[in-house]
Amino acid sequence: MTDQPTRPLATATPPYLAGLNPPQRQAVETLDGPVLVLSGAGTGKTRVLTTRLAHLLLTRRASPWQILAVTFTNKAAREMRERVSALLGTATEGWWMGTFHSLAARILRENADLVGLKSNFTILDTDDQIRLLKQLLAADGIDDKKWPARVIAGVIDRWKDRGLTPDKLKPEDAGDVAGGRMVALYRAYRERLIALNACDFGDLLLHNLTIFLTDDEVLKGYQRRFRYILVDEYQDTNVAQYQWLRLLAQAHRNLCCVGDDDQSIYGWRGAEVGNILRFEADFPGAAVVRLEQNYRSSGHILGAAAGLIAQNRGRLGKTLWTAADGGEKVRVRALWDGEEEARWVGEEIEALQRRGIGAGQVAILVRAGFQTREFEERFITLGLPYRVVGGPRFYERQEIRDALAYFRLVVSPADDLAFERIINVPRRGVGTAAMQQLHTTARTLGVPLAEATALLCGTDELKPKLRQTLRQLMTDLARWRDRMATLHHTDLARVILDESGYTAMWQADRSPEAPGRLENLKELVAALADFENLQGFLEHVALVMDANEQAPGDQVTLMTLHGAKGLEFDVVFLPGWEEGIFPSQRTLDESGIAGLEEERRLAYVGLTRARRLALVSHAANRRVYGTFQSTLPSRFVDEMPKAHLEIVADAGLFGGAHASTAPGFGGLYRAFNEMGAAHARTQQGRAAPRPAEGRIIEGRAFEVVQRPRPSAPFARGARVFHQKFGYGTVAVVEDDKLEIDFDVAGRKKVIDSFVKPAAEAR
DNA sequence: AATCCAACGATTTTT
DNA sequence: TCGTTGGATT
Repeated sequence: MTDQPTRPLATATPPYLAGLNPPQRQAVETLDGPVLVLSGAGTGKTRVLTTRLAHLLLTRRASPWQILAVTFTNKAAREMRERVSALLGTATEGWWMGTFHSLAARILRENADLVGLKSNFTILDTDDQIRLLKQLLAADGIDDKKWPARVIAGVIDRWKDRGLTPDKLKPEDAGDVAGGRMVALYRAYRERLIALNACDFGDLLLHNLTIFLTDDEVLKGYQRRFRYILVDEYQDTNVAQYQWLRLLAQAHRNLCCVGDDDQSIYGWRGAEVGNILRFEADFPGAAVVRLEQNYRSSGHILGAAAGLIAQNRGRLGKTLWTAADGGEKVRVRALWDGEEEARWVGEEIEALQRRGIGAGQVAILVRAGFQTREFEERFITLGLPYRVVGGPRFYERQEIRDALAYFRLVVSPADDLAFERIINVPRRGVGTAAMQQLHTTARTLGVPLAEATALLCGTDELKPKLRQTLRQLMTDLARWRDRMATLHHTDLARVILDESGYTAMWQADRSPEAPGRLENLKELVAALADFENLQGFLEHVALVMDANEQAPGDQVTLMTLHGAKGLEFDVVFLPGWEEGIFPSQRTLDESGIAGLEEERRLAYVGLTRARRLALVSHAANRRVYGTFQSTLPSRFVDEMPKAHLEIVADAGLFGGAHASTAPGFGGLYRAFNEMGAAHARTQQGRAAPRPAEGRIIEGRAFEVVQRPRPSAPFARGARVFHQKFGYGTVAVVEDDKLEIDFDVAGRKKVIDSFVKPAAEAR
């Protein structure tokens, strides 16, 4: 930083640069040659990105259409668009700004013929992909029990992530997957996609690479066009994306990549941290700018996060700092079980509200989706408003995909996948047998399914009733197609959904979700208005249709750690920090050290989402798939420097005296771990003992000093439930030991902690 | 073709 | 534990 020449002040600093700190400014103003901007969490990355784009334009280095700005998500692309146009005061028309996939699709539409596609190719989503693979597996006689289509799809996706086309693979590259026929299957799958004039997501990039590598003129054209390239979240790029960028940038090398190796959390879906780690080697002479001043979190939060991430090897290394003061320490709380954890989180949120921190400022970030449930249940009881972010996206919903299939079939009669999807929705009496017949005919004649169906309707090969309904559908399709020319496409969409009987199907449906589905269909039709025609809509829908995110009102946000990347909240709860859950055992098993480091980065992402307060918690007993297991605190708890932590041990597992007199909390945690391990061995698969008043569990460290239950839990005659023995009636009470007459199992002696009051058991 | 039960198996997610 | 899925049954 010191060797940076003082800038001559010949011209006044433009106002849009004035508010930047020196490294930010360097990241904005280093326009030529490769630049890597290492932007730590909360260091103003988006601001740098957008200012850089504006700067390129305002210094007349490039016109909008000469700049390629790439993001991963539509949300990020939209945000970039909005902020650039706000900065410039003009709409961002003509900009090549979008996701890898949407930009690649755009390029592919311009050159589709070079890879055997037509420019109106359809983009298949995961659902279509799986269904197609199922067909291929069946045709190949591969047992889809042993090799489920989604596993096969996963293998193909990972190959595509790495830029591997079938010709780059040897048959043995897949080991015994699909009985050694995996590569052949991959080849067949790609051929089938071409025949269907379709692409899956991975193909968009892969076809681009093929075009760039086989047609030098086309590549040179794009290289000339995109004089400046900007990439967001570079740590998330996969090999194919890296190759794509490198090919586009290799002539002028004006490539600016922004990212944070410490926030790389998508390795499992093909992202290569190596891309960002290798940047300087890949692009010799690259300028590397570190954004290290954090504007988001208080000192203790940053200190805890920094100490944690410092445990990782193989990082480029950044030292986040803040001008803000320490603020509140990261609170670490041990709890008995998940239920108590949820109760505690609820209480804390209510306490925060009394301090004036609204629910909308609070997030609970979990490792996996299922962990939200306990919190939801608790919040419902409390009447605490919350929202769960994640879950099925708008365009993934059944009714939306059905409707889209109708539109697709109207626009492209040869779309077999769309045909198969809607041929019997609503029910038209087309079962497996009829479908078989249609397939056979289509294959023999070498025509699409819709055409084969129309032909069959003209013969007497179909049962009269079936022929009638199919003929009806075929004439309907033809009529809708005709009306494309005259009718406005939103009206046409409505007509299609009504006349096909699709709307009626949901109107007749009595299930509780039916009204919502009709509502979604309305929304879909409304969304059509933003496009010129049905075709234009379909071309974009697969790539850019977002979930209809409800405005985050004054609700607690529940989401996964992955989902939280890029967001921030005043207060962040990080529950479930237990070995096996976080870090996830499965990741550890599958990916070893690399997996552990990615989990650690995930913890880092979680902590750095918090502006004012982060609260980490772990439970000693966790219900996993129905059975309670004793759990150990996550190693990540130990890895946070104690100076930044406040161990809250007043209630629950640790007597206050222990926590305060213990030489160091790490020591206590280790002791806890060892005892917990012993505990785990004895508790496997049994019901969790509930903490009862003053009871001692496995040694003094676990003395329970608080949370006495309001009244003695079990009296003679009480109805209780036992995990193993079922329902029963308490016959004898002696301290913590009970004798219970079980309805089925007879009289047994049990420890009171193994039974629940019957009412609570449901 | 619809419905019912047993078996299964269960991260993280975008496009 | 619980939701999904596929086979079997009607």
